[in-house]
Amino acid sequence: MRLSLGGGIMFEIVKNDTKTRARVGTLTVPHGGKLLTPAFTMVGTRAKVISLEPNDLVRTNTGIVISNTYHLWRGLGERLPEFKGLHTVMGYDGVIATDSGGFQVFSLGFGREHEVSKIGFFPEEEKTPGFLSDLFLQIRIWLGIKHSRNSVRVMPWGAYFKDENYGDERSVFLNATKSIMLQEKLGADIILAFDECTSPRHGRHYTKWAMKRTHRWAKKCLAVKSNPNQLLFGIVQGGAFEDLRKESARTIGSMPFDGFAIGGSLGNSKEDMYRVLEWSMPYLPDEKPRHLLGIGQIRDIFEGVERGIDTFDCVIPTREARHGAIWTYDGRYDVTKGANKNADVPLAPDCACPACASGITRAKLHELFKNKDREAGKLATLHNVYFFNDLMKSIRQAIMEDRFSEYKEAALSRIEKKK
RNA sequence: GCGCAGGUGGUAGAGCGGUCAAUUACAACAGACUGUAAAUCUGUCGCCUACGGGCUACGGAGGUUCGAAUCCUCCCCUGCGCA
Repeated sequence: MRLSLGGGIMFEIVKNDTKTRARVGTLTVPHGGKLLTPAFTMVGTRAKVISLEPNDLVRTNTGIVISNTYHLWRGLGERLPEFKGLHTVMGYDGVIATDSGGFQVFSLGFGREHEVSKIGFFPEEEKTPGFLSDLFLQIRIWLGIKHSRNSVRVMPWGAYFKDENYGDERSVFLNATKSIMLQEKLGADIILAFDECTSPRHGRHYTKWAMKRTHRWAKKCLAVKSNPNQLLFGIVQGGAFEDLRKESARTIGSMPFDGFAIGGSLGNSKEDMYRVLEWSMPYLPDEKPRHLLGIGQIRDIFEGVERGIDTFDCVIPTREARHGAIWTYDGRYDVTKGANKNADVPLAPDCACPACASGITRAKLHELFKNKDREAGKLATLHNVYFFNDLMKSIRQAIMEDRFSEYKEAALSRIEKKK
């Protein structure tokens, strides 16, 4: 199955797994980058994957990176008009995506204020907020009550950000039109619709209102988008509520987007998350690429692929690397722990990543972390990024050989095995 | 030998009569991290505990006091200065 999306962009499904919805595809973009999917997108929020240089992306087999419209826009400020485009600025020929800033509507607003993530895990006894609670929340936001130092006011027509991190006391405004204009200026291959992310702390009513906004904004994004060399992905919302998710997937899935992403609250557990995928995926056209936003952990990747997801993005490989967590096919370990002080062994057995290839040992990396040497974060990032890319490669290979389910079980039992 | 300054929990270093098992930092240990506000954050960190509390602790030994890491005496040790 081959789908031309215009402007030299093409998505082709090379192989469908016979037992699951997993598939291997290729995404071709004008820059000559050909991305094999399922793929993991490394997060390079400010046009840079933290700790890595452009060459490192190639060395770690990174095929796709996602930057962030909100942070680039705020960070560039007056310098935005001179911005040369992400491929030039990053010195990277792979596929580049930009998030719309929609996530920051949540992460810098409600998420920050309530210290919650898009995935829940709050105690069962804390009930899902009811109608009145949602209504008060919405009114509070609209009136700007508790609109303190860092906050976001989501209005029907867009969002006002007050963000002292950029040394600006004034509110700045971002909406669908502006996000698309910015993303066209930034010049990524894949751009995302402007949306509002919610969390498990939002009740069904607020989630529905946010979803409706997202749908209106999605339509606006499609109407405003003009660059044929960029793919525009629509984002499904609806939280972890079955009817809302289905409604959102149906609505967004029927719009003429080039691809789709699943965003927003994924519930209160992994089971919730996988259910959300099952509710959504049937409405998202098989012939188009499908992305799962902000996920994930190793198991989530397998479960996502199994349900037909083509691309993922997550900060786990890079952030956890900087925090000392090393990923391997035998699971994760913390290299800063004392147990690694004298471990003169590679970070992972038979690893071909640039860090391991340079001969770094656990003991040496441990020491670098203890000395707060910046090289530590870089080496760990090189390793983790390579590992995640390698894992995706293994997954693709398994699908090609029609043994995805077997591979999933074998790999997960090893990776999640308690040591 | 004389003079001065000191000896506090793994380390550094607060405290200078009660609210001190002792601020804080580092180390150690455990945990978290899911469209990056994050090379970050959280917890434990004398011993025992039925988590109410109990016990032993601020160089050593005495003493003053209702009460001492905090005041006094002697001893031991360290650093600096003078011999």
